[in-house]
Amino acid sequence: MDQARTWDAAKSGAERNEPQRYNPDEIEPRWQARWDAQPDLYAAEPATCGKPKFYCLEMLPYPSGQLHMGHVRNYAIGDALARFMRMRGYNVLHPMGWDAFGLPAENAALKNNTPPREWTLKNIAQMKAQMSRIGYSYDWAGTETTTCLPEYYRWNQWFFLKMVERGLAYRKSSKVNWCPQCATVLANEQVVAGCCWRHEEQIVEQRELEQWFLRITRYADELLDGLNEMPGWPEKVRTMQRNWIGRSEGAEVDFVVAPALGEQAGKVAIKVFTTRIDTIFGATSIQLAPEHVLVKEWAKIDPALSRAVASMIAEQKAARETGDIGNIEKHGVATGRMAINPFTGERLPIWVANYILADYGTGAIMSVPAHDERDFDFASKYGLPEKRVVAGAGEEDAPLPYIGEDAVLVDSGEWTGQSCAAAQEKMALFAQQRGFGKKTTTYRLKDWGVSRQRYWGTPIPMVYCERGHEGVEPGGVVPLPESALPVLLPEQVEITQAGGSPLAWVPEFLHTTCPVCGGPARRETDTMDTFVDSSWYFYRYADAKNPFQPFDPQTANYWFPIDQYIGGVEHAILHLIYSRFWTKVMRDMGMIRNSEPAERLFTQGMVIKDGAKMSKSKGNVVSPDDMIARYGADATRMYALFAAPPDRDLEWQEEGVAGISRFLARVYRLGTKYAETVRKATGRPEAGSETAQRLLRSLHQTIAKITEDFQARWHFNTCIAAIMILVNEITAAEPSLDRGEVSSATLAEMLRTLTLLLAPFAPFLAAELWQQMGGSRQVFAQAWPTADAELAKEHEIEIPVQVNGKLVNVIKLPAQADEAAIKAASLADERVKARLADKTIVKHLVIDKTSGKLVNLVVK
RNA sequence: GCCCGGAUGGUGAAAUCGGCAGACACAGCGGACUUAAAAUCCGCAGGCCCUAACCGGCCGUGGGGGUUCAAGUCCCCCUCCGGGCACCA
Repeated sequence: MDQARTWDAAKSGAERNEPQRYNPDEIEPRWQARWDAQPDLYAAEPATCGKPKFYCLEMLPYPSGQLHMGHVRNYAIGDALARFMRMRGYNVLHPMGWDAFGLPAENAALKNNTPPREWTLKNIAQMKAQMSRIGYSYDWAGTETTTCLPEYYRWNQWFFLKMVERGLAYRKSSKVNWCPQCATVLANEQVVAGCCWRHEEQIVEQRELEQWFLRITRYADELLDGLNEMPGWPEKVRTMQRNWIGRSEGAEVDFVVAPALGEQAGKVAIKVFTTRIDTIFGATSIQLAPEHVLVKEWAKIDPALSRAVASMIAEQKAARETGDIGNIEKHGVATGRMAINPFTGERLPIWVANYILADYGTGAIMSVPAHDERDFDFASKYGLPEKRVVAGAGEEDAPLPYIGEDAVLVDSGEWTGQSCAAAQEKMALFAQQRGFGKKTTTYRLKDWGVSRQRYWGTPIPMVYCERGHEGVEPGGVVPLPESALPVLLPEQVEITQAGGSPLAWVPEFLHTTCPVCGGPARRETDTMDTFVDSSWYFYRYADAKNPFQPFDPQTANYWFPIDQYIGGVEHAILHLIYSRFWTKVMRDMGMIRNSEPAERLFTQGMVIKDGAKMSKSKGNVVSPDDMIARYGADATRMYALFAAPPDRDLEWQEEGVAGISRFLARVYRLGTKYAETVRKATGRPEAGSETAQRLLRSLHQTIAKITEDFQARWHFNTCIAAIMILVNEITAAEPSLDRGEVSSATLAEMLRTLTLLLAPFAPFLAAELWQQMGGSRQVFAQAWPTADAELAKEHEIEIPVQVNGKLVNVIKLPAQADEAAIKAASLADERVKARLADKTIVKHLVIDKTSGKLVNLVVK
């Protein structure tokens, strides 16, 4: 405990008659108890309420058990917005829930022998208590959603069955990312620089496994094109998603392999993918990925090739695992086989090269050294020829490789003279007509692997029929009927770190009957990726208690799209791309009308300390509980909004929190000092005295400023600065107030409005002052104040006068002074005169903008 | 390599449409109150120069150029920092 607090407590006890000492430890829990007793306090109204709707959403937390400062900031932003919009007359939906499945619960189970469910629910209770202590205005009663409970995850299963029906969920064996520490598969999105997203030091291995996939690639084009029509999303996020989807348009062309002795002619063709079919006359070799099927075949009968290929595969694997795939030295080996260029009839040698990736495009390329840098490097190394087939105007002899596309074809048969762009179209079409190719598009985006070999997740509602039945082979996969849902996750399961799902060791779970033939069946023992849970939770919020369906479509259509989504940029790809995918699937199922989940997205900056992200290993973690204990929830959350604009990183400085706390104490002293006067005040505010006029003017300027900064700019830091300025002015006017120079009605207007302005940022203090000042109902249910432009108007304005663009003096004039008067006054100013001596005036500019006036004298 | 951000006092930042750079705070310094300290209140505070002090002058928003009566803000070039993608054919 710091000294200040100890002293404070002692003194406030000794001086019980001095009510103006700010003590958040007393005020905040008192209001918290009141609010907690009404779980529907912040409930949204029905669609029929007639107000415009506003869906304010913050990303749901993983229930680790402890809120961190990033949460506090994220939720302080959302809460200020929700409170503001409520006061502005909107019907606000402000929900909260728990992303409650996931690996940490299993790790905790291993460590302390606590069942994951118990551990998770305990953490939720803890974090909910923290949130309540901070005073966030969530509609707990109406929206709270916990993804690890069957009431929620049964709908994951339901969606999964719908996706199976629609061909959007399928099973295949594939090479997958495997994290040995998680002992499970990772989605591509969960691999960062070759390492696990949860274990930054752990290199991800590649394993071959049977997995469930969701066909997100079916929506690749829509996911990509939609980004162009999302002005409410940050450009950064849209760019990241564009890169991630990685669409590249080009063509596939078949190069027939020249038959070896004893082989039939024209039997085997190599499909290459190229974005530059216009350069095909310049192809001088074909390059295959080491894992290409043909390579495997040829390697069988060619031990030397086999060895070379094996070492390349090992090399690629190692490079991929360390994230160095882009830096490995290019090399390759000739197979001795030839392929025929369908455009020229030329025979090209077929090579295997370590820079060709099996999982992109077709795993085969045509190598055009003259017009591709990588091919050029490779060809130079092995003495393969370069053949120029493209040249820019006046650049016929430009050095190779020549990459430009604003050029025309040369030495390309009948295509010679065509522009690259035209040739790309026409040559692809030609290939298609002749049956040896077509236009095609490839994506970096892969289907979403959702199987996890873990216990603490949603069971996948599929079984394997052991005997088989009509249309299903023995061991074949059968979807469960909807009536079999939910497939409950068994409790009392022993968690092991070994590979494979722990569910496979639970006989009661594993063994079941086939829903079609009634014969014995085994359940799928993998569970779903937790990103499934978070892909649609915000729809459930709109109708969280619905026992019959994931949500009522009509209700969802009222609330969606989300008006404002707020969260960290670290979810720019994973969660935000899956959510968009899920929304489109639900739209196609006819459940909703919107194609995108959120109208606007805001990504707040990180909370840092000593210039680095807070982390246990760096020892720079600031605990929210600690801050609240020292300075109160109001000061803590207000500092999180004041110290930086919300999109920037925020450096946590405890002295700053103390500063906000001092400010709140000043407000409290001011409010309580005049509370009785305010309570008893009657009549209308009036600008009787000069002080009253000045105060009212400041008040209305402040209302205008805060309203504007809040809704148009999201600059909460300047909103709070404006409140501070107002408080400073009222404090400075205290002698006047005490002399009775301002009517009690005017004073009441000042202090009540100040309280309303403070309400979105410091809800506890605002509630307390509002009550002490005799306000009716709760402060957050009040209407947001409106600025009176007339009262806000300045009577006298200050006009800076510049000479040659340099400030010389500031003159004061009545607000209505016209241009002639301003010119005259500026020339009459002594300091200006001094500057003008022996000079000629070239121009005498009077600038008049809404932001203010300015004079500039241009002299020679 | 490509793409997206960012750089302003000792610190966090402000300047919304091209118009007084540094609002509002933090830290600091000086003063009042106090036996003392804390708290609170009042004041000072970008840098340099001139001055005993005032008065005053010059410079200043990562660097260089440009447009303009006027540039932190617009244009061109560059540096550094953060983030994303990357032998993606």
